[in-house]
Amino acid sequence: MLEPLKRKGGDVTLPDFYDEGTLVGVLTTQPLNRVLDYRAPEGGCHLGAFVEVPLGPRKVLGVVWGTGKGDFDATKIRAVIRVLDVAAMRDEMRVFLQRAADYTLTPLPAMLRLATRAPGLADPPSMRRIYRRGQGRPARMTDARDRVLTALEDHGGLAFTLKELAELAGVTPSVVKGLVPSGAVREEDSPRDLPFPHLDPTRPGKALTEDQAGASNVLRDGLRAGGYGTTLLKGVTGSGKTEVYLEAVAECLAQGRQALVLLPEIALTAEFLTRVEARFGARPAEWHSGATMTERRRIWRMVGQGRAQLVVGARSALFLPFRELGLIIVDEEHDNSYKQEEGVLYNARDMAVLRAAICGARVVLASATPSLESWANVEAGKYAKVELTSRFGEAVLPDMATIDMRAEKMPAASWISPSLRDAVRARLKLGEQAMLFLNRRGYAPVTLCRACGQQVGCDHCDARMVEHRFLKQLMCHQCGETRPIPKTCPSCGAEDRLAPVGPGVERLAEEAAALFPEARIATLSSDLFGSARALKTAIEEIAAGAADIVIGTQLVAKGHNFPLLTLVGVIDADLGLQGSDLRAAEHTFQLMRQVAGRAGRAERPGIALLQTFQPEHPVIRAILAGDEDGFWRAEAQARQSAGVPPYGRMAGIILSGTQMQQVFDAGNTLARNDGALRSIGAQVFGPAPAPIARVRGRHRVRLLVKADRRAPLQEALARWIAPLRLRGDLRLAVDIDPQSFL
DNA sequence: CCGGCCAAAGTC
DNA sequence: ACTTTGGCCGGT
Repeated sequence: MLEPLKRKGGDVTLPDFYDEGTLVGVLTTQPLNRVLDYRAPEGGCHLGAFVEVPLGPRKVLGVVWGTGKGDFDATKIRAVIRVLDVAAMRDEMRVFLQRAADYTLTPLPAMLRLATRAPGLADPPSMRRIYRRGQGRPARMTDARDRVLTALEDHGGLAFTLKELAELAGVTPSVVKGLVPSGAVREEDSPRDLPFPHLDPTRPGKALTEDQAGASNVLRDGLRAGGYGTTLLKGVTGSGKTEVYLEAVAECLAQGRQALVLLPEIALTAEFLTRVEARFGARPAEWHSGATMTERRRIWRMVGQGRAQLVVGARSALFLPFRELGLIIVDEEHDNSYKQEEGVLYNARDMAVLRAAICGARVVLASATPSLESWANVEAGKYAKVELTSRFGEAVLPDMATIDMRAEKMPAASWISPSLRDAVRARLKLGEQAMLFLNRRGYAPVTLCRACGQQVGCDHCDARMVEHRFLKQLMCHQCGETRPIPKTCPSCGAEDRLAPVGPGVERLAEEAAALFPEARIATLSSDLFGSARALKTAIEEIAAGAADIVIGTQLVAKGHNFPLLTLVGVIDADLGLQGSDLRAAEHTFQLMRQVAGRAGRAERPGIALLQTFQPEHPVIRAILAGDEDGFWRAEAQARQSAGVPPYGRMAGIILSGTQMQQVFDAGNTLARNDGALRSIGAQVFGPAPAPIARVRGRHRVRLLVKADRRAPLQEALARWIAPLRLRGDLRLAVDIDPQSFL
């Protein structure tokens, strides 16, 4: 356990300092689950300093975590090698990592690794050579030399690297170098990691509607009041949530504090960044998996120095070393991708609230379709709520209707019903766009052998291979394994008897092309685009009218604005309704509402048509009726009586290994020795094959633990799993608040 | 009785 | 994580 914070609020006092030779405790990123004692280096070190320490024969990265315990053989204690030239970790970050580790039952070093995910932290801040226009002219002028000087003058005063400038002027680097002796071009050294351009919160924002202004004032008041607080910002698609929370960002920046906007998908940042630039006059720091190593290091360092005011990023941006974090926005807070499902298992939405509570920041959870957890927290009075009701401008929510598939005459291997077909035709005639939504990538989800009836499965996972005709291969959506589409059945060897079964977006596109030969069809699926940039370009072209029919998977459901779109056809509204997953109904509800929200965002009204075999299903009815509170209340009651999240707590234990028997044996051992769990009144279910029973050749078994909301679950879990000896390649992962609990 | 290989232990 | 140590098998 960590000592309570000694320094709260804004008073700037120097952190604790350790003189040379005194004992310090250092937490390394190595998986040793404890803090090791070292002697402070020459010149001493501060609490929280990033250091390099010797560990066995190696040098490793660590953080000065506190005073040394002194319980280790004094003769074996070694000295810190050096203090790294980066801002020391703040108290609140240490507390955050510790609390997050305790909550998720993750070893602290793994948590520290999340917080140091930038390359070259140990390197000194490096310099690079840059070139700018100097005084004078070279004695001998050539055409190439002239191009260099012209390029520099055209970009008035700006400096470039050698490569940039050579490319800009269309010359070889030696031409640039040749201009240096005469002084016509100046050669300088400048720090490689440049601060981010200043964002100006005083620039006027977009004109807000009365509704938006009211909501943004509530958020601004919260920031002015200071201290921690979480607000759910709820607003239907198109109601202008982004404009509203950007006002909160403006208030935060005006206070001289930093802000973080978390987004679920990379694809979203592109459009979003343009809006930020319009509001604040410059682009924010952009943290995502596609960022280059250089960019990551720059962001990490600049955030730590307070020279990046705003970071827009994916969930891992939560672990950046902010100096003065005042606001965290979690956009589309209900989104599943906030849950990290590999390595350290955490939910970025929940961790955002934790981090904010520790450093006294505000949180805004934005969504058109909040998660049941957030809804319940509002009901319980833990979160405030601001609601945007009217949609921006003239647009209205789309009409929604079901197409009862039991009454439709469907030709074999087709998925667009006659009713939907006619609706699409009517839109095409008016020159408007239609979207067909199907949450399945690839061509066909199942490849079946007509001779033996076997489905083609993945060799390493318990999953089916999905045909991707565009890529000309079969792909496992679990492990990413691909193989060419076989001619003969892998099970019985029959030739040319393999048949695709069921639709994916690619097959849907094929059907649409046959039904609407005159229409321009665009398919938006993540695997058809090489990069987020290519996808963004495609989305922009479509929004400008480059396609008549848009076919897409779930990524089109997120945040993009298509002004010409007036019809959304949901091919299979039942996907996600079946199964016993308690969250399926919630997910379906959120997804359908989001997709429906695509239609009619501009001045034209839209309609959403849901193809379903069960139009009486409560979820489908709630979507149609727009009776959201009714849906939530019914769902909340069902969960309350079942004692499941958010009214009870759950944890998953996932055991994995190459030997199935060994994995099950370990699971059974755990299940049998459940004294620690029973002592807090928790129950254990399983072991059972995990939802994904085999991944990358490893068998996975899951146990589920259900406990009362107030029970000390983590502490009991820790006591429960501690005696288990993991032999061989057996692994154990604890998943607190699992996303699915089938 | 020694080397090879895998599992276990230690890293301050 | 990664490296060193230790135990147990086989051939010598």
